[in-house]
Amino acid sequence: MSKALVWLRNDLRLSDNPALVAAFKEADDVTALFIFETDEGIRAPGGAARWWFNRSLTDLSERLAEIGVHLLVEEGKAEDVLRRVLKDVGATSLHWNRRYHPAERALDAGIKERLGEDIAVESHPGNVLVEPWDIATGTGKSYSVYGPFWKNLRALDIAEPLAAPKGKAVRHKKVDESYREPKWAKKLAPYWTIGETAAQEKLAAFFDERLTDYPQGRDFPALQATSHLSPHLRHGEISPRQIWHAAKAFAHAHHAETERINKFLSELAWRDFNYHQLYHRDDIVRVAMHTKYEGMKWREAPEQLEAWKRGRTGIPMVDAGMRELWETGYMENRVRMLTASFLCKNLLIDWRVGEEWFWDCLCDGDIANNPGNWQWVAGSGMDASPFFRIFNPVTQGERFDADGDYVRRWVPELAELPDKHVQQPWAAPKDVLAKAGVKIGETYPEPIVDLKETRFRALEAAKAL
DNA sequence: CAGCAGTTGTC
DNA sequence: ACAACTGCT
Repeated sequence: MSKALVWLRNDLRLSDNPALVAAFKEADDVTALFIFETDEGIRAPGGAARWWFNRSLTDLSERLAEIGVHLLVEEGKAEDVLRRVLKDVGATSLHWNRRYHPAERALDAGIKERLGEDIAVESHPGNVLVEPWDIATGTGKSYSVYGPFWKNLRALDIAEPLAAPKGKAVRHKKVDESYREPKWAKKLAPYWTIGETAAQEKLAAFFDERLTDYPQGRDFPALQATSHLSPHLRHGEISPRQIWHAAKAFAHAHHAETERINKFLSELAWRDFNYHQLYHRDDIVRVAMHTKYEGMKWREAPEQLEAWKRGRTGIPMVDAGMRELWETGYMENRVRMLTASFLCKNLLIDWRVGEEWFWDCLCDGDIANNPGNWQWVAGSGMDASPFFRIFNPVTQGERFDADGDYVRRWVPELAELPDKHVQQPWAAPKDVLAKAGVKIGETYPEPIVDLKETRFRALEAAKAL
């Protein structure tokens, strides 16, 4: 009886899981393994993601048992754990779906080479729409501009998702949840339903209920018009190909929605674009893609950084976003841009510092998207926003949260202020503040920086590059 | 080689 | 205007 092992990483699903399908094709007995990796250079998931992993693995182990697969959860150096489990299980083949960070690729390649001397080791494509080396410019180079990348990608035949394998149920063994998750992450629970089934339901609900508002609504954080699929994607509870083909099918059935679907898919393609950069550039988590940004004179400002993290900057939109992040493990794109811009430009703090905070707090903290988007905001990314494009969080608030619903939801101490003043309470007349029960500097902080001055300072710093 | 386009802004 | 780029076909 042949036995196969599937090493799961960011692909916690039964359907459209090429590694799982390959293992079923080749063996009568399949075991799955998740490793909380301690290898040097492998970026450990952030706190919120660890919390998510724990719950997702619990769900996954029950579902895998239904098709005859035991899920083991271990902690340690990947190769050590794999060798031990392969021996315990008696597996003669090993399968995984590829990952793309330089350190991950190096580790996986080494394991493949060494274990491959004794058993069959096979890697599969399953976590991006197109493998990063399968899409290139006319001259065979990797893309650094999103537009042409998208133009090329959208015309490709994206592989159809695979069905979940079928098997005879085995008794479910409870997952070992011994690996760490931070205490604070418990508070995320009310906001999320975790697992493959929930992800599929959320996708369907997005098309049915939110798509109409999506292209414009995605900029208005109070509307919650986005799909909120990102944490599911990050853990692979749903695959990008599944999203792609479900969206195509929906557009086929509802022709009037084609344009909105295409907008949605172009956002999904940004994920592939970021993976394209992750694969082709130096470590985008640590290294500015436009290397001149390595010369930027970033400030050290621990108190201001702390105020940013805690949502105590005195700028309502920034504080609302940072508090939503801390409370729910999520922010919508517009708010991510404006809070990130505030850190990199108004506070002139290194994007890596902000990236790390998001990495820890976001349920969707993704190895390509998070650094890719931070670099985009900072100006150092491929196809990034020019550095002089500096968000004004007050203007952004007035444009995208005009009636202050979003600010009121997350900064309740400003809830009683009239719409007109909720985005810049420090400028409100005294009697208005008194009536709303707001005391600047007491019930709500004074702005920690002057937006105009710090905008100018950022422009000067960029000119010096 | 020429032409064209380029996510998200602000004053 | 910022600042006239560059990437891509």
